[in-house]
Amino acid sequence: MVEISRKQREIQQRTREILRVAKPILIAEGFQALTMDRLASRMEYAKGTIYNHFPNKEEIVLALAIEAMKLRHKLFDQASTGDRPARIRLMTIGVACEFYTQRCTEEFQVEQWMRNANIWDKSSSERQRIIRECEAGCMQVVARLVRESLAQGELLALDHLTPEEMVFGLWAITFGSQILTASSPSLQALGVFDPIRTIRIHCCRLLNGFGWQPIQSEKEYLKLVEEISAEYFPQFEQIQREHR
Amino acid sequence: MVEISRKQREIQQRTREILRVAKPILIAEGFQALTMDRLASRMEYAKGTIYNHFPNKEEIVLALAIEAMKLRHKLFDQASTGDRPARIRLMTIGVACEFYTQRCTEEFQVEQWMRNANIWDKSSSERQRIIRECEAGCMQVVARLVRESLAQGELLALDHLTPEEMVFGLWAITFGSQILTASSPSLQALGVFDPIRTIRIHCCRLLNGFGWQPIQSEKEYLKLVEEISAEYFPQFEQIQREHR
DNA sequence: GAAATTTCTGACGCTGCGTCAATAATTGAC
DNA sequence: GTCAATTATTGACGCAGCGTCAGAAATTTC
Repeated sequence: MVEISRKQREIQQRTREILRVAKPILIAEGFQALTMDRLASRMEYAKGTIYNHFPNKEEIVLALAIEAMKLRHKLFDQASTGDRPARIRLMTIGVACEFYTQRCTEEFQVEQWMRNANIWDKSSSERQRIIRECEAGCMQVVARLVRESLAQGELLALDHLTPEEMVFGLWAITFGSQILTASSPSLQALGVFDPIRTIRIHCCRLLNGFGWQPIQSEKEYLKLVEEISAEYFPQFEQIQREHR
Repeated sequence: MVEISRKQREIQQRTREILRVAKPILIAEGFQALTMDRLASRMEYAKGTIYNHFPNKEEIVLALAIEAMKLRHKLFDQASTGDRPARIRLMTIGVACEFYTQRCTEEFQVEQWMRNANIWDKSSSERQRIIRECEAGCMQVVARLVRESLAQGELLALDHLTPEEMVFGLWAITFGSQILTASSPSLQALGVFDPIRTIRIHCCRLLNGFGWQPIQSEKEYLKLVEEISAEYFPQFEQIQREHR
């Protein structure tokens, strides 16, 4: 049925349109500024129409978050390919993370809102499931590198951890530092002057603590991160552009 | 003026009473269930009276968070004293963190609510300041151990990090893992079976990565954590009791 | 014991969510 | 091309909850 699919395309189109309008409001003014009335009047549609697309405000945030996490996933995928040693590709994922946080600030912010208990709890389990899937997808990209590294002997057997638990530590430290950086306006005042470089160093030391080859020196590590950063930046930007 | 101070004591008393009533609502049913009307009717006071104590709902959460963070600070203080090597005392703070997350679940939850941007932004800068102070206090307890360790030679000079930046990594990894554990209902499904033990191991490896003496083996580390746990548990419980 | 002051009260105005009966647009059978 | 049936859109409405403030009640002061 050509007609039905045209209609459906129109509807999908409008769903995207709603998200396009909602996003800057959420980013610039926060969740409480994102009211259905406001959204409706900006869209030149009635409120009821918006409710045909999303059962509530919260669901709009989750829909935005799904988009955001898909972008994250793509960046991770891009970063994890290639034929360099796994540890180098792992570092590239770290760089992708930094890129995401710093250059895809809107998506990063949306992810923060998504983790808000008020918002999460009011959303449909369907969208929650999709988000968890994205999360698992990102996890798997990294866990695959760990498995590969174990197989290659770059990393010694983790007697006490699953590969996913190995990843969990890295996830926790990057995620934790990003939240703290975002929510603590005065890290400077606490004596933390360069959180990004700090976390780079900690990741290096952590991986060294696991005896992960082939990097030993912190200096070498930091230099490599810079090189990877420069090399991948255009690719990441390309992915970001395509994502629109 | 005895009279004035009696009056003032009564008012302070009621402020505490409001917090006492508000806390279980927030914990059990979340922020949106914490309505001023409900609070007022449970207290058998009118809404206006509550507004004499707190300018808005959000401020109540921050007041609860201040209490929570004071408890955290006390636990950290307790953990950091004694004459064992700094790394052991650092591990004890780690144990205190675990205790806080697991045994002071209400306080831990309140801290989560406090980090909610909606809530934080609507609160007075005065209470925000106090919270940042508590945060800084906790940071300092740990940073002091780092400084001490450097002085003792247990830890080699950190050419590229301030002591606070050294702490930031530990903070990020424990904080990050706690948030992920709390907000990801399906860590299990992701392949993370024992997040607590996982993070213990990561902390050990991280500190080893920094060459922090005197622990080398992971097994020894995990055993020590268990011992410290058992030893400090009663003290922590005592502090928790006194905190009411 | 009465005036002055402080404290308490809850009805009120307002905002914003989500609904649904009424209205408009689209479709497809003839 | 027409019209009944179906589908989509609309915005007024009911409701909940925030924060206010004019007046009532209690307390203090003289």
